[in-house]
Amino acid sequence: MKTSVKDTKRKAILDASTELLAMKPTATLQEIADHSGIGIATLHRYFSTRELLLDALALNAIGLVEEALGGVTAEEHDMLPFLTEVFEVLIPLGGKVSFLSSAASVDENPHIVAEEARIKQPLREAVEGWQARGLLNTGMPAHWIITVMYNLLFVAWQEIQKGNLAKNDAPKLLVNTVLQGFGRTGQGDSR
Amino acid sequence: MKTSVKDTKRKAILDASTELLAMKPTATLQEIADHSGIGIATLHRYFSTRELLLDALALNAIGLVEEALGGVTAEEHDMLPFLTEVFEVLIPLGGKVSFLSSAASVDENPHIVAEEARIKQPLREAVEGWQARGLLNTGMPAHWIITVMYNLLFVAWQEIQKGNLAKNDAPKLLVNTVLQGFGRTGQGDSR
DNA sequence: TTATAATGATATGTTTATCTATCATTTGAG
DNA sequence: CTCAAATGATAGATAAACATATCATTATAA
Repeated sequence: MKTSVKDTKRKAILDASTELLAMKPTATLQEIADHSGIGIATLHRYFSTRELLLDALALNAIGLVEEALGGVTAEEHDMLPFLTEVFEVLIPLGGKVSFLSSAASVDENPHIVAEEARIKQPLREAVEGWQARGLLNTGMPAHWIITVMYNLLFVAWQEIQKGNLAKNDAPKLLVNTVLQGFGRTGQGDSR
Repeated sequence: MKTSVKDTKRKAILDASTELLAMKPTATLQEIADHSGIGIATLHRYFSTRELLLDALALNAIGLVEEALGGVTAEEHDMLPFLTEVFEVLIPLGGKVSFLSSAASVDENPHIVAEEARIKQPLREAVEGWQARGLLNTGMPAHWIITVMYNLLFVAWQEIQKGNLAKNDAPKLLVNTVLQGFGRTGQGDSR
């Protein structure tokens, strides 16, 4: 395996960069180096290009999500507890992943796009299964359901960041929003 | 009033710029000028700075939304038809407004932020009224409800742009998503 | 301790976009 | 038609960020 020392430092740079970019997506390499407590020369030695840094950042974030999802213990056939636990493990990652939504480079790197699709796959299959069993509305495309869930995660992270939402309230709020919407008595028209 | 001739041209530049920036948020002034069919010198004569152009763009978009909302005929007390009509009039504006979500300058200009809040106000009051009458879930903050509705509009616009969603299906899909969520039988936990 | 590798400060080069300035050409009002 | 205003092409100035290179200093392993 690689030199553990360098890997550790590399990871430290990634973490610090992520933290800064979450607040300021346009941060300069100089600012990133400062915030990471290293010289800009060293930053270049670890990531020769801004693009490479951002790619590494994205892959790191995807790895964190994958790891978190791997720790979900609820069984997939129990929709409510499963979904709840998914949101519970993902919400704490907010600050380390949310910058992905504003990183344009992400959409341009096929590898990252593929990885993003790959870690979404389990949730996609789960949603389709729940639809097949009548637990979820079958009148809506699974793709729409996944997309909305994904985006609401980002919205929740933003609101937590802005101080409008308590981190501990977020998972339940998301589950309720996703499963019931805002209506009280089923006024919706699902034709 | 101002010279109508110049105003017309100004508006034409704004429309063309919006169209381009919707697809490529990082477009250069040169690219914007080309796409608008004018020289870059003339572009500078109308908008001396990129920032001023983006601000004018944002205000123009906000104006379009306000105008569209002003044309809503359904009464506010009829939630379902009102909400449906709101989405119906806003969805066609997608391409002219969606770039707002990726324009960082928007969040930094107090005037624009204020205008954005102002045109949201009617919807905010409507939501609070529906909550008070038990038509909407009172267990969720009105701010969350508004924020989610707003973001789902952007999501819908993106999906239409990507070709994953038919423009004509969007309003109904949004209403259903917002009012019922994805659940079929009220599995949600609203404690 | 010594030698090698890593680091940080700094200088320099390169690119890219914004902005300003100029001038010949075109347009449009009177 | 005539003339003033508007336009477009172009050149150059400025600025900001990225990237490379150098070198003295520090840290680390042998």
